[in-house]
Amino acid sequence: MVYNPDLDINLLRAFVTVAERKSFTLAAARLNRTQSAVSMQLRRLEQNLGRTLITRNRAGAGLTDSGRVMLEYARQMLKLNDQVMAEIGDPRVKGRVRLGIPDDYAAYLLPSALSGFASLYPGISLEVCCELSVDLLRLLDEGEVDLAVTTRQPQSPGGVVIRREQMVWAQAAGCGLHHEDPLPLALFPDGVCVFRQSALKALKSCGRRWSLVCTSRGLAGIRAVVASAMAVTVVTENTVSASMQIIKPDQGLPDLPQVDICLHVSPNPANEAVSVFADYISRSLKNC
Amino acid sequence: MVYNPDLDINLLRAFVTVAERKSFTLAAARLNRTQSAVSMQLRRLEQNLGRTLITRNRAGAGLTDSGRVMLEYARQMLKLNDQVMAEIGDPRVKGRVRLGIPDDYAAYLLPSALSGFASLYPGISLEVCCELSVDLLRLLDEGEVDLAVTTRQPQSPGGVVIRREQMVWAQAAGCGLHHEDPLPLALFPDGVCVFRQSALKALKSCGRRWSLVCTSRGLAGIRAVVASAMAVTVVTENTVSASMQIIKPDQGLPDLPQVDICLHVSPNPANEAVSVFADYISRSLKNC
DNA sequence: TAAAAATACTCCATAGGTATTTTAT
DNA sequence: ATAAAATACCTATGGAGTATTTTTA
Repeated sequence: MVYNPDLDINLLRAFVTVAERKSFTLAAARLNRTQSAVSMQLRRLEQNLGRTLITRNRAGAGLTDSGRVMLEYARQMLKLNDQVMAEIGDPRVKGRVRLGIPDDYAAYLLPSALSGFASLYPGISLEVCCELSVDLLRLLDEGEVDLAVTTRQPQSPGGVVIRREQMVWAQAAGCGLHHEDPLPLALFPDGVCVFRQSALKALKSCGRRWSLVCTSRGLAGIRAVVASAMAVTVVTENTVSASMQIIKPDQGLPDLPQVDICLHVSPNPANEAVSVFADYISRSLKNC
Repeated sequence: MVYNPDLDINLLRAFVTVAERKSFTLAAARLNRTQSAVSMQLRRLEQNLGRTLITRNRAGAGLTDSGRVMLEYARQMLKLNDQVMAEIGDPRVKGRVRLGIPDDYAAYLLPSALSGFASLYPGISLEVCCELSVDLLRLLDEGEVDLAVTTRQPQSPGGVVIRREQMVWAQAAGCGLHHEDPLPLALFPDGVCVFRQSALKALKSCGRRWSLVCTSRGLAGIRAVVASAMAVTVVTENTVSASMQIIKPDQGLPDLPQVDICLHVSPNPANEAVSVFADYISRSLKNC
């Protein structure tokens, strides 16, 4: 590698992120890169400096003496970079993006998926619309949203799978509702909801009786009822909140399938921002 | 081009250099790049920002409003970059380079050729040894210097031509020595000096008589004698100093050939620094 | 042994050089 | 007309992703 007296701001950003998160893998998620790419970026930075900056060990990535010095400088340089970009940089991509996403996904996917997006694309304003998957597809059709994140709907095969998750049974921590008969359920309302469908199908296949204690169009309602130890529900692993716990497969409830999470993009996007966002979120959701 | 929120320090350096020199071509020489490369670098920077930074017109490169803002930030960022590289950057290439070069070339070539070299390669220390070309080749042979910049010596065909210059007659400003007969000359000493050889050969071919007023192994001696209006001399165009002026071809003196300036590199270089320097100086001398 | 980082390998984007054209005075 | 900057074209470098291996608590 040829010696280069000029640091690469992009590598400095990777370095700072790794230093802050103390992990290459977490940094990669934040940077919307693969772990491999971040590993190579740090190697490039270190090789060009001729110094090790990061100590690698299982406990987490730490800083060497040179690393601590570099961290200070890197932060200053990034600050200047970001200031001047904000001051005179013309956001190349401008526009509004209306994202439709079920509120259960929104709750756990959006924070990490969108971290960094706003500063990367200051010219894009984002509007989020939370509805059930089946309604979102209609809204997309009607041009009310530009993109929709949905569960795979058997009757609407469009979209690309950007993530696959395991459905699980869950209830309030420390209660034994899964033994009750009929099984008390809190589910999303009737219609085409894969969680509801999968849950009822699984119970039927093993002859288990059930009763619907609560239906809610929003996750908050379900959570409230589950937290009150009134019912069991079906969600993805990641939707399980602190007030719930997963009912393990060996506890007598039938196995549940995986659920495909799809991204649907409007066939006639309003502007470039839509495709930029689509690209960003699909990479982002693949990682974490 | 994909929008990139991270500036490129290398492009900022090009921008600052262009802004300071008010010329792409001069900046290119300073940066050891071609004019074309600098032009493209500035375009990349501007395209990524979405703003014009430099106003192009014949009078020179000026700054736009955005350019003035950017110049401030860029200087700060370069300063941080260079500070941290000096503080923790390990100079990849280390060592001593002994350069042999005739003192007339040293006087006008080294300042521009080496500007920027020291900061680019802080680990390389440079020693300059000024001798006549013919002696330098001997020193190179004996391992006393690592590189030699020489005029092409007919009997020593080694080295690569890195520059070709026109020899000219010169005398003190405002005097008419070129009409004198015999022509009074100040030249480098006898032996294998292409200036001396070329001058005498040219005079012989047109039957012009001459007398040797001064010989000096150093340019300073020649200059002193020429400045005193005692003699005419033969140098390259660029060696003509303020106290001298070129005697134009139409003023009766015979035409002189061009002179090839060669770079000889030791066949067994002491370290990597030698080849790095060789590469640097040959690019550098090609431009200006 | 399991999670994290490094590596092998491939593909594609792009930066720089040479040669040429365009532009502005 | 001329000097400077921009452009066309080509090549080589190298960065990112995927898949795999190595490392180390």
